[in-house]
Amino acid sequence: MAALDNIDLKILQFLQANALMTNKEIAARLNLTTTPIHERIKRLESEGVIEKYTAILNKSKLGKSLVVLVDVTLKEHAASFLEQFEKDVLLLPEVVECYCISGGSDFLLKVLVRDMDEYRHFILHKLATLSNIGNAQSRFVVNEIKSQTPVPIEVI
Amino acid sequence: MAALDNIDLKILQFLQANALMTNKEIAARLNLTTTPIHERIKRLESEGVIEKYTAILNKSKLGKSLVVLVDVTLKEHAASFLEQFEKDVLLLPEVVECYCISGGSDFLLKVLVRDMDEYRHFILHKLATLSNIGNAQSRFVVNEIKSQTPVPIEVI
DNA sequence: TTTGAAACTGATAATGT
DNA sequence: ACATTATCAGTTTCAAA
Repeated sequence: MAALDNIDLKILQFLQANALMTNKEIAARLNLTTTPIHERIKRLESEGVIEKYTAILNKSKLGKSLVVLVDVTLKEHAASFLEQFEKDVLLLPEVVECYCISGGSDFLLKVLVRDMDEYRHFILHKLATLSNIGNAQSRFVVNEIKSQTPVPIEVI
Repeated sequence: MAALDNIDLKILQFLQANALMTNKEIAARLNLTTTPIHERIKRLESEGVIEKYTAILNKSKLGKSLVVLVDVTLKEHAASFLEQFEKDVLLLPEVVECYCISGGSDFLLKVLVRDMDEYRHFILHKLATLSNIGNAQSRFVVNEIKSQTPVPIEVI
């Protein structure tokens, strides 16, 4: 992969701030024409620097107002158990982020739900039913100072 | 704000999966013409359901391979101290997510840096220099199972 | 690698059902 | 609230510097 120069980095900044910014406007801001912008963006896409373009949605306007961080500890730690948990958790739409971490617990989950009722249902009927769950400690998000994560959408 | 119907929700799903999907393709998938798609998207934007469109970038290809979750406890908890910390942390580009939480600590930070050297510098010369920091406990991300967060880009 | 221009495609607005 | 049509703006491609 070719190293990224400053023009690439600025293009990435612009597209991260607004994925719909036109090649024309990017070109104008960088004192170039649209062709090099277009070619660089295509290159950044094909090299995987740009993974995708997404719409950032408002959680609460989609009825998902409760964010909970869950520290999960497994009972068994053999590789196969870790992998099974990772597979299982990927299938839960409420889990919008999941990290395998060092330290006290094994995983940190970011869970997005409508309200406390839905969270109770998630814990009792979804998370706790996974095999190999040892301990799950919930911490509720009081205020989101910085964050931009996808929102799960269930079409009825 | 008008309630969202299933067509709205599907449009949101499509745009979350790919912000560059054309009105034409969305229309085809929903058996409609481009006009209602266009009008609905404009409405969703103006109502703030769609907050922005962004490019998802590959962290490691941008030289940010180390993700650390930091539990921060403050010394003083009066409202003014909390607000000051929130203001301060917004100015740190390494902090890509920040939550005020219930439970053991006061804040959880997601920090994105190049490597351990850069992390040491962040802790010693940036986080620890903020006033009112009581305790900061780091947990390193071993594996990211799910996540899509913006990457800070510094143009040289 | 970039420019400039030409061909193509999608976004947008007006009109009608 | 949606379909059709017409116009406009952006993307995309290519010859040439």
